[in-house]
Amino acid sequence: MPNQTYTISELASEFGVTTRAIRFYEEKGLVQPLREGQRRVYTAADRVRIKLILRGKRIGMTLQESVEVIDLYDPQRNNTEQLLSLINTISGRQARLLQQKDDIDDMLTGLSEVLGLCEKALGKRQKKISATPKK
Amino acid sequence: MPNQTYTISELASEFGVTTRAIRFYEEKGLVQPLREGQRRVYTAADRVRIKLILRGKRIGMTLQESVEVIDLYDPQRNNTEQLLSLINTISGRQARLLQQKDDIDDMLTGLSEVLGLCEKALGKRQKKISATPKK
DNA sequence: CCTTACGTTTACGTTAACGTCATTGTTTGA
DNA sequence: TCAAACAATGACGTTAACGTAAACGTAAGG
Repeated sequence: MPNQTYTISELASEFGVTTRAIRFYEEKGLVQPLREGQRRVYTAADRVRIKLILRGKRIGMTLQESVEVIDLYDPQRNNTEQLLSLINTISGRQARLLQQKDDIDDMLTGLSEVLGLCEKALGKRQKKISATPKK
Repeated sequence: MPNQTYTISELASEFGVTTRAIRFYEEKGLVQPLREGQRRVYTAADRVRIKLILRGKRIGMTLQESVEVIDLYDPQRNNTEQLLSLINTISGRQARLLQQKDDIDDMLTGLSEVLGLCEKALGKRQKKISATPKK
């Protein structure tokens, strides 16, 4: 059954956000759920959009930026000029993402080093105690 | 000469931020430059802190989070409990960073696919024109 | 029938991270 | 010497992304 739908609180709890946040996304035009009377009804496509928006958030993108990236996926482009512009947009975005990966790798390296020092310090202490206390 | 210092505008232009932003970081206690009379004088260490703060920003961290991560580097921990707590903090942060890397990789994959489609579409057009316009 | 749970709209509040003046030094090169 | 450039302080303004509260509708179950 590919026609599954979701209530707002289902999506909220699935993604660990509040219903307020999801309604806010609608206010900003990021999603347009159907209605069943007053109630909002979210399709699988809506759910994916929200998921992508939250993915963007995790890496520090604004809601608008997330939408821009999402919109890159649908092929509303025709002429050459638009295609070239799209390619530029994508290339720029890719460059930023690669920079972010570098930043993350640097930070991970640093944290690993600190972690190593911690364990070394703990190791010495373990030796002094000379036995691991059970439970 | 390892004792180089910097003015606020030097750092601002080096990092592509405003002097206001750097003063704001000071307001928030993120850096504490020396003074030469009224003028702020930044040491190499200050410069590094700012650099790390901006690195954090690029991957979506708040200023406070960046400071927390930076503070993980200096070894102000002594007893076992603190070390264990520090290890937990670091592990949690590492997990988040790895999640971010996954998010970025997913997005990069998607963008590459779109890029492929673009070039394919352009390729067809090139064939119609049957020649690449020079310059 | 009444409570409980879930949903809606409206509207004001909040936090982070600066932007944007306005005003007032200080220094320096023509 | 004096305008131009750089710096400092103070204060109010702004934007994003929701939080929070009030007031109301509706549907199910005991």
